[in-house]
Amino acid sequence: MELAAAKQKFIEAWGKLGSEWGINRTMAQVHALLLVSPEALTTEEIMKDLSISRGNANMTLRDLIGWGLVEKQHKAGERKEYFYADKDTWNIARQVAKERRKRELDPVLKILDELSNVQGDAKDPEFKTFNKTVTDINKLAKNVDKTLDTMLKAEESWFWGSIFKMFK
Amino acid sequence: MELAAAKQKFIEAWGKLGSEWGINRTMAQVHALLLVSPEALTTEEIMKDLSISRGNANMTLRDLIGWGLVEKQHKAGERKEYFYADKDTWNIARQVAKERRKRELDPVLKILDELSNVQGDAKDPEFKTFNKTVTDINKLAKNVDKTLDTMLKAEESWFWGSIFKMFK
DNA sequence: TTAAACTTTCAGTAATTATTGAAAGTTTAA
DNA sequence: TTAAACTTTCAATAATTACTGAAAGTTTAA
Repeated sequence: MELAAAKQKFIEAWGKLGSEWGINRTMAQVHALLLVSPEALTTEEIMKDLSISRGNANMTLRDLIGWGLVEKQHKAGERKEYFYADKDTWNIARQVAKERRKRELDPVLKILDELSNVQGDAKDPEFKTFNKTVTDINKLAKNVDKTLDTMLKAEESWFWGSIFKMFK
Repeated sequence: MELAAAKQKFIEAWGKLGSEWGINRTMAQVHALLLVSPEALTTEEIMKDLSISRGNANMTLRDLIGWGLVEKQHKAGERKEYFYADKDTWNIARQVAKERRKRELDPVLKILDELSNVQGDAKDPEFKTFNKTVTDINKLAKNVDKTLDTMLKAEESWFWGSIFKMFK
């Protein structure tokens, strides 16, 4: 397989994976394209490479910047903006975990806390099941939250430090 | 808040979370409904509670069974099928991890392996970046895969056993 | 057998989500 | 200032995904 075809395949695979995880396909593809580009690219180049419109490219790039996965660069003496993706896989994973935690896990935790405190008749099976399920899920979610927090902050901790080395 | 309203809220929250993770909203809601039901429910009851059609209910239930989250039950002397959800949060998490690994991670791993082996000019920055990115992602993905495998199989391992206790 | 009780399928439609492209907005340099 | 070079916005439209409901299929019991 030659490089161009391999790139193509990588972009497709990344796009598919993204869309299976609730990230829009184009966003994942733009990210993939930038990940395999040694140099920062312009909006024009991205539009051309992926055959997408200017509007789409612009919005997608802003989203990627919002996720902390891509940054704008400026070249001396040029008006154009260039876009560059961080290539450190561990940073990427961290950044995604961080954002999803903030955007999705935290709001759910708030609701679960509220629901864990609903009072009811301890004899009623309906109530007992509700209460147990919500409390259990809340507990699990809180632990995931705490763990993510530790992971995201404290690469210096001896414990997580050694876990990380296993993954890098 | 009273029980009925609390249930409603839980179903909504679970549905929203599901849809953010690429699981369809109705499927997550049916699951939520079953999670807070002490008894197994019939298709009729689910249709009524969530105001969905028979076709939708049927397909969704089959999907949930396919994910290993729900099981069919039969009551003596009755023709109707009843549906019951496993309420152990750890089992739920395990089951979801297991299925997503099989359905999404494994196919991507296969492609990444292939792409890691693409040969090229070691002097070409295009090739170097492609190769490094793909190799790094492949490494990370493989480690995630291995870790999941261990977690899923070996709750008996002293190491994961102790990690699990933190979460339960 | 037959028919009642139930489950499954799927073509058509509705709802949601993503994309385009052209117009409006902004910045820079002369 | 002006206008060229560039970025952003957003209403219209396309593409995708989910849902309905009625018809077809299946199982059971008499």
